[in-house]
Amino acid sequence: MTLLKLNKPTEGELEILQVLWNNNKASVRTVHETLLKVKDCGYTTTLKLMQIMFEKGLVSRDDSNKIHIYTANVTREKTQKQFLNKMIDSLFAGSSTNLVLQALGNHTASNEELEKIQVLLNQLKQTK
Amino acid sequence: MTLLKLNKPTEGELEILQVLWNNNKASVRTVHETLLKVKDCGYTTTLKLMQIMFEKGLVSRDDSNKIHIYTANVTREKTQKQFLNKMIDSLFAGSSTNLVLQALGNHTASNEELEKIQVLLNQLKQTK
DNA sequence: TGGCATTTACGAGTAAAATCGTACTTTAGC
DNA sequence: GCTAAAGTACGATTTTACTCGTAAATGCCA
Repeated sequence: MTLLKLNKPTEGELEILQVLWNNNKASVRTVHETLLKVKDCGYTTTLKLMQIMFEKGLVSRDDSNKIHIYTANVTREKTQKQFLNKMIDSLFAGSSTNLVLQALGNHTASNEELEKIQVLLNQLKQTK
Repeated sequence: MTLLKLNKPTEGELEILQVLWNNNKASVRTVHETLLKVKDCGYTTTLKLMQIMFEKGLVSRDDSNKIHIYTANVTREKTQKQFLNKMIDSLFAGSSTNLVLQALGNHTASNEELEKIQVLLNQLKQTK
């Protein structure tokens, strides 16, 4: 029986994870420069956050060189799932369909994207 | 030119908003009793939180009687939208389709629900 | 009208997240 | 090997969310 520690990343940690996911791995410098395009904070702030994430086990790092290289310990998909579940629960009365309808309704998707959704929808119908 | 203050409700505020949305309006007592089924905290905690929400403008209240009656100042739909946008932005690389696919894939929906989604999907295809 | 239940007001404490300053460490280039 | 530039470590502070205790206000009803 494994005790599952559900370490939901914070807002700030999510921003860092994004950079790591996109780049596969990255130094603090890289992460910081990337974040600067979006938000405004000092280098040591980013560093500290990443160190905390390391302590939490959210990321790993190779510290065999002067410049430590970080990688995410959680996948984007798993994190998406985690946040989706939370959101469905707390805002959509537990109904994923509600969320899908709302998301579909509010954002315009291209024909190509709509087709992707159609394909998945067909699959789901099949398995019923 | 209106300055739009984007007051994203916190976790705790969301729980309270849910009760207000479901009941249309409610006293602190009602909200608190309802929350007790889910979480455990003192009455004055709920009260304080609702007072803070009032200061933020998240809720209105009728204080003409001893028992103040609160109502939400934001709609469930608008709040859903707000959180969806945030999430799409920070976790789904800006693609609502990604979110829809992930949400569809992870949660089983009934035939009836799938049909609702199909109907909306057809509408969206039409308007292309 | 006086007492008591319930409610509101408010200050203060706690915990977590985020920020930053400063000191120490490493390494590349001279 | 020295030094400067760039990196890491770490403590301290600020901010935000949440929590609660206590006091003041309200209104019911005996």
